[in-house]
Amino acid sequence: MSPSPNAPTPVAIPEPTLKRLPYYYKFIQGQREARRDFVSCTTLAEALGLNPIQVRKDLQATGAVGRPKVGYHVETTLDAIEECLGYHNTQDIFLVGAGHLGQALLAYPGFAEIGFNLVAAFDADPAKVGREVAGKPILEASRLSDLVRRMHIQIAILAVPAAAAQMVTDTLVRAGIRAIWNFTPTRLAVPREVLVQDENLLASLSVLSKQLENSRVKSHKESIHGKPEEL
Amino acid sequence: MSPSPNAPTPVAIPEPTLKRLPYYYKFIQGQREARRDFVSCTTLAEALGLNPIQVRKDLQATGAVGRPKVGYHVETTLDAIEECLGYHNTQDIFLVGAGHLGQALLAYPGFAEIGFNLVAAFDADPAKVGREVAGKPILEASRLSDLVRRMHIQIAILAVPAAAAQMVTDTLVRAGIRAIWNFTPTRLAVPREVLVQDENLLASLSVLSKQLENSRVKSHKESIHGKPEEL
DNA sequence: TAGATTGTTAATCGATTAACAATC
DNA sequence: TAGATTGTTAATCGATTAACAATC
Repeated sequence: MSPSPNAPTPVAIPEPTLKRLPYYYKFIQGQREARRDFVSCTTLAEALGLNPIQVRKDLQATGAVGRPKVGYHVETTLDAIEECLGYHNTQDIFLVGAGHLGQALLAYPGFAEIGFNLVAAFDADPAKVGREVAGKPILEASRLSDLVRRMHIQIAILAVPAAAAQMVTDTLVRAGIRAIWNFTPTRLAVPREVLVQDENLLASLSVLSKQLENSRVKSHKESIHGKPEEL
Repeated sequence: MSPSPNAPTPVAIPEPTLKRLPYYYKFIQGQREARRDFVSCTTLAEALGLNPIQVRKDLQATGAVGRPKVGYHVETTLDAIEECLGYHNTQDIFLVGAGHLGQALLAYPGFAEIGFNLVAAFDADPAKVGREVAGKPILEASRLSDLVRRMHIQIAILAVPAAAAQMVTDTLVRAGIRAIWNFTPTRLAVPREVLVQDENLLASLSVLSKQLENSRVKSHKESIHGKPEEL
């Protein structure tokens, strides 16, 4: 499954697909526990509220191959998704900022399941430094740069106050970080080769609230004009 | 700005645009503090690492109008975004599940700034019930349904263990909830009229890690073939 | 064999980007 | 006036959906 040195560069999997794969994975795991050997894309689609064709395309992107009339083999498909999402290759990551959210992330047991080892947190607040959360130490912020370098940390979680976001980012970048999972509402300035994944919680909530408002207007209009509900 | 009863239904604003608006808002606020009266889409685009044309389109969607050669008026543009994202109309919301993540959300002061009033949390754990986090009470889960109904709560944050996600969702739906901000890794089954915004943290981290892997392969290939870096 | 299900190729849809006219 | 900047219309791009052939 992993490409040989001379294999053509695998086509990058679209982000929407990547975001759906964990749902397939979870559902197919359930099928395994239920001792089922095969699962069809129709079953998956129905359970997850998706289009069966989309499920097929998504699974195809992982390299999973189905058998007509039978469906996808549970074991090999789980393997394909694991391989695709890198659940196998364990990777050490750092957390910067041990506030409420940071500590919640520190305590979160889910990372290990998908191949991440959250090693330590860093914070500038002396009251927090030296404490542990879920067995993970909170270290002095000044040690961040050196440890990123020495431990070849590639991914950092950024959960500091907005005001400190860019400064901490600059430190991380100078220390050689490759990717930042950004929980601050700041758009970070980084060199091209550094990846940033924004997790702007307030923005997501705003989206939801706006969509709610839209649906209110729409259903109001529909109740006036008697427009039938579509699928 | 808000549509009159007979106005045509405003075109729904695309989700990608909605997610970018908070960044514009924050930056333009900064301009206001710097006593600037106008801001151009070029300035915005540069500061946020976006395409100027995209910024223009996004602002247009909020109803903001710019002046050629001058740019967008800071005050009225901020108003337009506030109006568009509903920062004005305050809304009560509930949190279900007061674990680490839930408590972090309870303590988060940002919701109020964008018009949300996180009133209370609910949890099934008697050890948590009765406590307060940041002045917000944690209430007995059995009271959830009744209070959603009585207080006409429209939006709930779901931060319960995955195993309880669907059950709690069913309760919320029966109580008349209109939208769920879902922090569990479960795809919730809900009636058509109920909105769900998924916040699947593990999925996001997987995406980041996968993109990192891709970029490694790519930059390796480039270093072999000497492909010049593009903008 | 017949029918269910996958895989592939084409059509659609929506968001982004480009080109250019309008205007302060 | 000239030039910078917006607004609009068209082109591109990528993801989703549809149609249909292949196959167990």
